[in-house]
Amino acid sequence: MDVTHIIEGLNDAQREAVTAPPGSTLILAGAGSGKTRVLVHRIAWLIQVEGLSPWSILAVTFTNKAAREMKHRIEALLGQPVGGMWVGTFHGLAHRLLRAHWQEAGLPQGFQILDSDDQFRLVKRIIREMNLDDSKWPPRQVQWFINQQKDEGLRADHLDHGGDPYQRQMIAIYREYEAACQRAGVVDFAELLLRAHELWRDRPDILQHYQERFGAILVDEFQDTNSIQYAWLRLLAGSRNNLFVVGDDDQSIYGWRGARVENIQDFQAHYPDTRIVRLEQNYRSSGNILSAANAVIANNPTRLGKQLWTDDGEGEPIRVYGAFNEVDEARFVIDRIREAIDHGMARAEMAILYRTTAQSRLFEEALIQQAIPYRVYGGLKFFERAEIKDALAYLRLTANPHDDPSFERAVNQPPRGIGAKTLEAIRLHARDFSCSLWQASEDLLRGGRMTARAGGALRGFIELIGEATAEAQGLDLAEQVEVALHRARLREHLQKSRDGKGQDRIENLDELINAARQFDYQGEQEDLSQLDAFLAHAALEAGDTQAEAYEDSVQLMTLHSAKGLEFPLVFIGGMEEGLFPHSMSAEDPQRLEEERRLCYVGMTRAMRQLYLCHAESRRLHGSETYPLPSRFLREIPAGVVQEVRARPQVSRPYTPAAGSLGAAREMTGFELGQRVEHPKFGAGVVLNAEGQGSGARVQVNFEAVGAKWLVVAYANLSPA
DNA sequence: AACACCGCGTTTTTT
DNA sequence: ACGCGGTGTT
Repeated sequence: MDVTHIIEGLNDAQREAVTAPPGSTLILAGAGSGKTRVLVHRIAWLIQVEGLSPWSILAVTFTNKAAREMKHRIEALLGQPVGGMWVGTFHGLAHRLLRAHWQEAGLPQGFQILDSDDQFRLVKRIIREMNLDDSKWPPRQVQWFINQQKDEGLRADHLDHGGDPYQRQMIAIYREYEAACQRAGVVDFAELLLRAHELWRDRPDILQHYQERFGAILVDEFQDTNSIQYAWLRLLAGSRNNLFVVGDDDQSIYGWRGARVENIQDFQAHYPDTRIVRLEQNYRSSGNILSAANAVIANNPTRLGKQLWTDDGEGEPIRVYGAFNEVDEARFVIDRIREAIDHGMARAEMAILYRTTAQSRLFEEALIQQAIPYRVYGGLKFFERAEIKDALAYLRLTANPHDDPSFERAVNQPPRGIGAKTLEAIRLHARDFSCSLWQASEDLLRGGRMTARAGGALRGFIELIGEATAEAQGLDLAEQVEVALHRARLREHLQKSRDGKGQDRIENLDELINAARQFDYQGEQEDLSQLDAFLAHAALEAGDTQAEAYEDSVQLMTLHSAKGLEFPLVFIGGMEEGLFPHSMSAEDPQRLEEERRLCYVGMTRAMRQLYLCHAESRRLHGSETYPLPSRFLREIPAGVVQEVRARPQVSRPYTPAAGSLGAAREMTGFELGQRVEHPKFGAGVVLNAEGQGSGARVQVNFEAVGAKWLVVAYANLSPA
């Protein structure tokens, strides 16, 4: 077999990774070092050289996008479909496993998946049903608690409150939540992973089957795995030492949602014979960008250690702009974008990155003003839209009427006169008899103790679902969706709404039918009905943020969303203390390290040109703030930076730009932007000046105590 | 069942 | 500041 196509064009490290002998392998893949390439070529190597069957390969990623890309590239390289290979997200693969073994996993055959929003609503309902004050037990926090426990592999029964009343209550809610999910036959995202893990843990026969089947296990973005995901992988690998994991500890930016960098840091301790390969040659960025990124990340003490390098030249210096305020920052960025467009650059080659979503607004306004097309990443996905979720709730009820979250959602949407009192009675009955809301409704109707009006309305709903279920028999998927929409009268309801969005929403419903029509039931899961497969798809792969037609547009996104992407021209806004690193992370060294990794991720997105911006003043939550430039700016070597100013002026890259009022010095003896020292308040930066002679005052932003106005004559300020 | 008002929080996001 | 969610009013 000619295998040159598998290894040709790879550098030494990449080739070492791709052709590594069987056994635990850890690939430390720096940003832009070709990690997906290595994964894809490794799979081809396993099949075409090691002789593994595609059927015995499992490759897991975090996002559907990454899974899709990997599949495509494997198919392109092999020249054949991936066939029996398991390529997917942790959740997707866990789901597949649970569908195949629903009985052994203790689930009903038609179990449904709760997305975060469904989960939130259910948690809220349970808190209320437990007669707890939801201001004292905020559903968000409870939801977070539950997911955190599940991510650690812990069920309510495993938890010990240790006498702490707060813990005790949290655990009690968790327990109720588990019971409610079980009754309704629904699982949340974390539950998919937890159940899949328990299935293997408790059923050695099933585990053994999969251990024998999967000769090779490949993991992408390993630094993002949480405890349960890693435990799941370890079970599957057993003693076969067949984990091939790829990751970058320097790009671990999801610790706040349970990811454990320790998994990659301790991998070698778990698998002592692990072969480690470092991919340090970067094919993306210019030398200056890499020098800057390397220097910043070097400030993190707990790293496995890596140093990116490139064959490429130094390229352009990194440009730092100190804006007067956030409006000036946006103006500056959009001016640069305009210039680049005028020089013939495509808009899609430019990205504006920021720490918090709220920052996008100013950039958007400036882009709109200049009539430059742009696209903001993130936000609601197609299957997360309210009208789509309403429609899906009806479909889910036809698949499984005991799905309580869907019952709650659909029962009065559109309004059909089932009031709060009726619902209260249903919930109470369901609680007393530990049954579903559907069952409770039937019981109450049969009991005949409801008022004619309430009973009629409720009966109407029950019959509606029953009829939709009956009518859908034997129809194809798109027709089933159409039936549900029609019976529920969702379109008519939206038609009546007069908030201007009714028409859009109706179009979305049409799009849903379209999605059902085009839904490609991959035949992977023979035992899954078309409808169940579609519903699972809707939950696990909620679709793109915007289904809009492709247009060459400037890309706006948070630093988090930017991971894995690259752009010739990158702007990072808001490089300020308090914002980036965010004040929420500043005190804790671990979280600060993660902020720094986020900075590293952001910088390494840039291929040719990187602009870093900070503002001397910024409106935040309604009031004016005077943030210091981010410490990350200070960590960049001066040699690769060029400061950009409105009016050229000599200054350190990281000092706030002077307001260009030479007058300040004459008035007060201090320059705007000058670093000063105060005997009591410590170090700070001059922001503003007014008055003259003995009345002269300066505003100084002190690192320790914030901005203060001081009378120069008394303040005893000295230049620092 | 639609609308007004009030109070609160306010980092990051995928599945 | 601003938006959202929750409560109370018509």
